[in-house]
Amino acid sequence: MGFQQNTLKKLSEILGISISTVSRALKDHPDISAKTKERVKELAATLDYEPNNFAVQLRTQQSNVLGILVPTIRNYFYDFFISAVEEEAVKHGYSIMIMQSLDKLSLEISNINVLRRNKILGLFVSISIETEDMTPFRKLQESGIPVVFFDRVAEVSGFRKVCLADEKAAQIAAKSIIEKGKKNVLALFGHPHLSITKLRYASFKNYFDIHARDSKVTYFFPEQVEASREVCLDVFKTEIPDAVFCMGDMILMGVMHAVHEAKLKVPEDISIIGISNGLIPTLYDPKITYVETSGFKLGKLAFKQMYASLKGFNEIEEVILDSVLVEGGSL
Amino acid sequence: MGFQQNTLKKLSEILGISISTVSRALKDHPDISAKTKERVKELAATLDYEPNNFAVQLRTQQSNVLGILVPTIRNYFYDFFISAVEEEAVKHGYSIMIMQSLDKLSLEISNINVLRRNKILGLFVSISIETEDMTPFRKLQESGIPVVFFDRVAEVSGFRKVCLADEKAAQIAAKSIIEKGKKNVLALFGHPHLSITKLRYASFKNYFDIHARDSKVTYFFPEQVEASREVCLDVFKTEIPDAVFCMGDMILMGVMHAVHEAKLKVPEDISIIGISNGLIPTLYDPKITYVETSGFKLGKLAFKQMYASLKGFNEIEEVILDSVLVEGGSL
DNA sequence: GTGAAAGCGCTAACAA
DNA sequence: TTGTTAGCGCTTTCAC
Repeated sequence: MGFQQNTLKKLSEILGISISTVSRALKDHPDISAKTKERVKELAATLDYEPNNFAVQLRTQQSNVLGILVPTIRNYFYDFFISAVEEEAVKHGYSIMIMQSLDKLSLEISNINVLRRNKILGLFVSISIETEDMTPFRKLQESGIPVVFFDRVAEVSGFRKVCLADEKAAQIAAKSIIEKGKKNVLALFGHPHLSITKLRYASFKNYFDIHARDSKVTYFFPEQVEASREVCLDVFKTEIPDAVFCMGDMILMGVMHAVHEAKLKVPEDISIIGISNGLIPTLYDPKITYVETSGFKLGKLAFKQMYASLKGFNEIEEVILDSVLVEGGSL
Repeated sequence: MGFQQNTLKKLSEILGISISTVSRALKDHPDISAKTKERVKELAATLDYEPNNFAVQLRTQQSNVLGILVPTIRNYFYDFFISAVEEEAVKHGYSIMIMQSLDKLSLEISNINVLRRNKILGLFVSISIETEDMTPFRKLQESGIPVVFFDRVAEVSGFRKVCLADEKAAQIAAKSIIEKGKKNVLALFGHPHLSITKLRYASFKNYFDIHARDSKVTYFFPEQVEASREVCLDVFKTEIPDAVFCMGDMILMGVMHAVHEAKLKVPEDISIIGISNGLIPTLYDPKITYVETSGFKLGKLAFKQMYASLKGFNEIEEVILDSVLVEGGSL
């Protein structure tokens, strides 16, 4: 509407001093006298003066925006991650711009361009399922925009990464299953293309190969809730495994549907263990035992990395966040 | 790093033509000859030219960013809302900036300022629990930034709103309970300060008052999971109600914990019905019957409102989205 | 301690 | 069809 933004020029005219003096006064420049500063600040306050960010940014060639690029925000893990980053960002005076790739490469790339055009200071990214070429990210880095990968990280070196201890998480699960004496295990993982799946699968399998050669472990890679349910029901037709390992929440949900449909009691008839951010496992009764992978903690860690990079004192390439077993009653 | 942004000036120097010609060619201005356009575009492509948004924005005095301000993004309802808005926004060439108030008034206000400083084109907002004064939003509107309220909306007029049919949702739930012949009902609502609670409570109560005077309905207002669980367990000590109504997912989760702890079978011993966005109710067995309130659909609707406002042809103040009963097996 | 002036990269009115 | 020019609002160097 008729609303007009106040500018330095306007203030300077009212006060009868120059624009540059006003600018300096507002920034507490040492050259400016206390009296002038006071006058300027008072007027600025009463007029609700707000600097025009575009002009500042054009002049200084940098924004205060950090980008986050995730497959989807409809996911507790990313939610928590984003929350954590945002919390820290606000503390340090940065803003956050969030974009979703929806696991599509084309969207990921166009989002990167949007972020670049918005002159983000730095980028947090968890790559899409389809991503293989790291060139766009390398380009960002080369143009001075630090990139911090998290969760689903680039498999090549030369990038900063914060990861969950994925091998460790899967190992902890494997160890727990073995310790409980479960010999016949159904292990369900996610999309086999993702490095997170590869890591978890490899270390889970490896742990069993070394510590429980006599166990029977069956592996499947269903991607979502429905696929997991179907895999389970299919397996149950032949035999009921002692324990089911679920790599993620979606898989767990599918498994639990199957377990109920097959009228199996947990943990009497069948044991369940998962890897999760924490909400879903607590919804069941008994609560599901799971290895915790905290998006929140990861977010805090990622921000630390980013901040260090922005300030130019980051030497560390990869940080790994440990996992913990949270006992429910399902194992 | 040494990376330098290409500018119109650079392109113009290389091509030996003026800056404005380059600018116009890139925008397919009708004045420019096809041949020049081609030359310019080709060079722009090979040099990876990207317009400097700050300059564009400073010049045009507007960004292409839409703001979203929600209490928290750690919530399926808002998640879906944001996803929907983002989907539409990307289609129309807008970006999204998301901020959380964490239900604190102070944060809400400082976020509004951040958004304003970033010259957002428009704002979607679901207000915090503490918000009572609508002045900041009114100011935004007055400075030409359309505000679309959703979910938790301003109770005063003069603002655009998209709401769920909250009365309707609660009515549908009440009706279903009555039709199933449940006479002893425990009804749990959220924070009594919120308009969404008030609406749902009033219409639920009203429906019972009119259509089932002989029913006994007990009301409580627990805010989160744990409080709901405790309220339930407390009630169960005295008597087991025929049915429990849960205004939201958090409440439902608490109730289900209590139900399990009390070893009650659903729906034989006790019926459950909720209002939900859809994920949580499907996790239980049997699935919980719920009245669906879709954040996704609401987001689409909100964007439509925003788009109309931006284009200057929005006459409608309030839009209400209908609710549907999704039958599980819990009632 | 303060002011004048240049210029960040872009758009658009006006000139040619 | 293309070029010239004047700014958008700010920061900062240099001059006084």
